Amino acid sequence: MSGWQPVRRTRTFEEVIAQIERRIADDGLRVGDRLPGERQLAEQLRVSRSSVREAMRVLETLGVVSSQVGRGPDAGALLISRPAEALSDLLRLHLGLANLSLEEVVDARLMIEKWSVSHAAVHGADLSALTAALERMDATTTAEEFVEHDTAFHVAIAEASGNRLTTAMMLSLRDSLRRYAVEAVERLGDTAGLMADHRRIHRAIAAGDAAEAASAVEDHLRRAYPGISRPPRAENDEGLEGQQGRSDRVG
Amino acid sequence: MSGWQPVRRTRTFEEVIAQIERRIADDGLRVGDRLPGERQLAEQLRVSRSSVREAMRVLETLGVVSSQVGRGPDAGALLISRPAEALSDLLRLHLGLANLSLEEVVDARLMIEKWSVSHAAVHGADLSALTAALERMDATTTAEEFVEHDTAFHVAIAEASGNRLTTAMMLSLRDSLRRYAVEAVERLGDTAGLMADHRRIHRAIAAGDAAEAASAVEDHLRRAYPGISRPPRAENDEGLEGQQGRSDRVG
DNA sequence: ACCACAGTATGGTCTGACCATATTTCTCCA
DNA sequence: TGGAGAAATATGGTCAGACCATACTGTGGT
Repeated sequence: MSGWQPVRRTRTFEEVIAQIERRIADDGLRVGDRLPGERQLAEQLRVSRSSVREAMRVLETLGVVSSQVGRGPDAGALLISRPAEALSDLLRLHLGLANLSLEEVVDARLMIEKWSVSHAAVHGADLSALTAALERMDATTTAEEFVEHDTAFHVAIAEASGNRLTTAMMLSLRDSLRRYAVEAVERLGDTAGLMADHRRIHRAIAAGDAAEAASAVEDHLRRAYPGISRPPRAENDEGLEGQQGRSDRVG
Repeated sequence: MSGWQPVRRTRTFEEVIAQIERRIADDGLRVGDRLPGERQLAEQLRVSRSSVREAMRVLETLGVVSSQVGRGPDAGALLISRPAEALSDLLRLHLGLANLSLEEVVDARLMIEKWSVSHAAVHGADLSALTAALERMDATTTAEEFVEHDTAFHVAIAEASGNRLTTAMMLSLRDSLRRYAVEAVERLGDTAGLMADHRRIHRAIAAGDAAEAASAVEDHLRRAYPGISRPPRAENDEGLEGQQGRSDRVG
């Protein structure tokens, strides 16, 4: 009943994207491969160069294509994979539109960070990047500098989890929160507490203690953003299991 | 030292985006507000309409603008906020480029789902959407249909967490995994196990038992994607804390 | 009051041109 | 013969101007 679909107007550049995507799948294109030039692509697809260019802008925005001018083997459209930059742009714009709150972003960061730190602790990751970032943080004087190496520390944790997607999310979240991170450091006045948290996190990962690492991260975030994160644990475990059954009616 | 920076060539459409972004911040533009028409914007910024259009394609890709043709109050560029669609495109393309593995995506989904379900359990969320999705799943016959309502169930959990960012992530992850979800259902042959998991999740949320809900979700995902998810818990808690100290040297 | 039709502003597309850049190829001189 | 400089060329970046389909707006006639 009522199988009406809104008429889907497909614009030319969307068709171009679809065909490029199909080529990626069918021809097994990989990062590092190249796409035909804009003029050649326009001629082959029988569309204008403008439409091809709009398609390229979209693919570039999504972090899968990079364009180089000039001539030679290095010129033209190159297939890349930089999801983090695209995610950063996305978060920054939606934060600016006030359609995502700082609390939501910080909560998401806490989620990813706890997950990363747990995995890093279990996987026995390489901690040299963490140690290096800690040393650099000790040597900083301004809040901006501190935040820079602080970001490196937390991103290194994400990388230690071995998951490129969550790492990209972590990178972009940090990028979006950079402003607030600097403010947080300036508000705290001194970084002793934050550094103590960092060493506790580092210690827990080295010890392979996932639970302690997660707990340390949570305390750390709560210190940096007081009043933002809500504790997700249940205080009451009295089971009032009510309406779970009765799934026999059909809508 | 060596403070050489690669020359940053800024293209016209990037400048257009920057100015639009600045206007959003300065003028406090919100979702629902409108941007000037392409021609007017081009004239005001002293650039060609093509450059304005490329900027609009980028903003559209990032889910912050929607363009309507025609005339009247509903025509032109409208400020929106649809991060989920942008995230879906992003994940789909990077999965296609094989620069993100299925394992990474499934792991990320497990992370978000456990987080969502824990929060939903604690917040005492509205469970009517979950119940409705369960009933509809019971009435399905094909794997595609089942996955559709299964997605609704899991997205409803994400919405119950009250975080729009993690909900957007959940939506886009599900969207990217739709193909594999259908395959998983067909591989299992029957949906009894999955439905039992669903009811267990529903029950745990209703009871406010975050730990049980998280555990149920993990078992559920492991059933659907066997061999993908790695358990993040540490089997051994013997503290072999070795190299955590010695952070006195500066690089 | 209502309806049909012309007017008009919108985004979508195309064409063709020119520019800046970077490589490749050619040419000419030492 | 070798090499340096000049010319050719292919790339993306930008622009101007045109035309189309669409969808509202206003106007005039019934």
